[in-house]
Amino acid sequence: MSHIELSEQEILRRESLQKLRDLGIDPYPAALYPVDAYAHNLKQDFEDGKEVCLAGRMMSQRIMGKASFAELQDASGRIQVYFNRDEICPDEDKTLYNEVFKKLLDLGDFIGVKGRVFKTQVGEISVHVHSFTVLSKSLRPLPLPKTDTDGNVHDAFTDPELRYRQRYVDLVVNPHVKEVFVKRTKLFNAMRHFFNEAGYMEVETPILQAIPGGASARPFITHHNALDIPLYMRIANELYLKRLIVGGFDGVYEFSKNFRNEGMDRTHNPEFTAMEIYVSYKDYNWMMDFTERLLEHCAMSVNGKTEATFGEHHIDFRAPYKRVTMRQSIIDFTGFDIDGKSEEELFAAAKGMGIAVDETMGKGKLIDEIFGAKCEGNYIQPTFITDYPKEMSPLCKVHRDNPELTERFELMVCGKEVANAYSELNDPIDQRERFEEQLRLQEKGDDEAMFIDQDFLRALEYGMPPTSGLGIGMDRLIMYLTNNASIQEILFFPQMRPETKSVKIELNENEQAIFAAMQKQGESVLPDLRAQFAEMSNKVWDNSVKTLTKNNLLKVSKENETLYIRLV
RNA sequence: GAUUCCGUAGCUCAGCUGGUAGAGCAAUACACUUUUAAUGUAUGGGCCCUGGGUUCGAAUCCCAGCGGGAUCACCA
Repeated sequence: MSHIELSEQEILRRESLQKLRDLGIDPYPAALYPVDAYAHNLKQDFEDGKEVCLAGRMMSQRIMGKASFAELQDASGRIQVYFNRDEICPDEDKTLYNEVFKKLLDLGDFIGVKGRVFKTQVGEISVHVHSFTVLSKSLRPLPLPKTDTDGNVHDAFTDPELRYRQRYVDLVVNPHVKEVFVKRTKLFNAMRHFFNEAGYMEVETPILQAIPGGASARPFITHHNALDIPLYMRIANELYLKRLIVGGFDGVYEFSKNFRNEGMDRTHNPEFTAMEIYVSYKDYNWMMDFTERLLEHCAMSVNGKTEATFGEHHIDFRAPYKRVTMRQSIIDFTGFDIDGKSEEELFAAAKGMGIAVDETMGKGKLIDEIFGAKCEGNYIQPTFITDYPKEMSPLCKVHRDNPELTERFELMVCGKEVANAYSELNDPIDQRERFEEQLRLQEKGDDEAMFIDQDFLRALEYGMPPTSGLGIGMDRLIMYLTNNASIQEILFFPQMRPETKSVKIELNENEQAIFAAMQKQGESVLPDLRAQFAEMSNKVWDNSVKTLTKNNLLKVSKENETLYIRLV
């Protein structure tokens, strides 16, 4: 089972590993290697004759007898290194060059080199190697895309399944993949910087929650043994951040890994990252100003410009963004005015627009459906949609001018929501009623309605200052900023079905029993093993053992007239 | 969940209306002291995703399963 059949190339690499050891070379040395240079910098600032020490993976080898070129890839990029036999081996013994460098090193091995920077006749900046050190042997061949002189990539490592399952290989071999993740980190840093400059505090709140609040979604459930209670992986951190505002912090934010037990597709992963920030004494109008300045700043930090390309769309994150009320948006795209309409009227209108509706939908849900179907997709440039129906926003303050609406906005980019913000509801009595309304919706059949968090209500009863909160879908934002249509491209390790690599062999009861016994013993004399299964007939025994040996699980061998059986 | 496409060497891919598996790169061996998709010559490498079926014969046709992609639905 643990035995994996090795390919020819893997066997050869293991042999090279042993030969290195036989030559007294440790293929996995412990000592630090005194790197003082990086490929990118050496090429950027060429200094002829400079002595350098660098390390990385050997990604190509061009051997020409007594001289060779190789390419070294470190974290910053690639640089060519030049090996000369008589310089690597000044004495009679040419083993280090002829054997170690030419034969025992494979592509993908980590080596360190010390040498002098120079330019070849063809003008390639290279390092003339005086000495090299094996730093780590690679036992599996990497896929090796090659770029020709015209910049065309050949044999690119493109299979999405392999790329996501073995992201480490993807990163080694596809430099553009690395760039995406560098940008992702730049985005996080830019946001942190922006918030910290504004004087707000980064905090951490529970990921394991007794009540999964703050959003409507199906949670992952787990169990705490010592307390013997169910716990949920958080679907949002909103209610905890508000508790901190109650506690007297002025502004708090958190990059929150959230978990939702729902479908996966091009834009949804079961775990994803949201950023939430809450600032006291502000309202959603202030938050719109803050958000557009924030995103302009982030786009600049990530891409060096406010414009971004996403598929066929060209978007510009330069502030300010257009602001449209939801009512106006629906008028714009359908001609229908939702203002003052009854549930029946909205139902009929939605149905008339060809939207699938059912009786469980309340007013708010109907409006949301209309907006989702007819309006949302039209907002390519960043646009604030404001003033959502009350029913859809149970944590949001009622609109100061209209009791049917809330002070909420969503930021739409490329027809999708990127951010969501409120003037936060801080009236504890209203909040309790909203939660109870959610319960009624749940009973009516809306499986998205929220749980009631009594402790959160208690906190509000102590008093929360007027506060505005903002949530940003970080994954979606980075997709826009790096022009990736798939969330799997911007997560290091997107969720995949587990690999079921081991070939499943159906064993019957007897075969399983014998195999289990062998797994414990590892090796046995055949008659001894037979004796342990005395209840089996000879025929059953014989068939079982043959099945196991045929499937390469066990092996029988004869040594000095004794039959041994062992695990393969 | 539905539809659809795909699964062949380490990687990228050919393989026709069924007849015992092919290329390039990578690997191995030899040659080669400034090359760069290095070059030249030679060689090795395959559970053709898994399991069933049809057939004298299946990588190829049929069915089922597993894994992945795309689109749609659901879902923030």
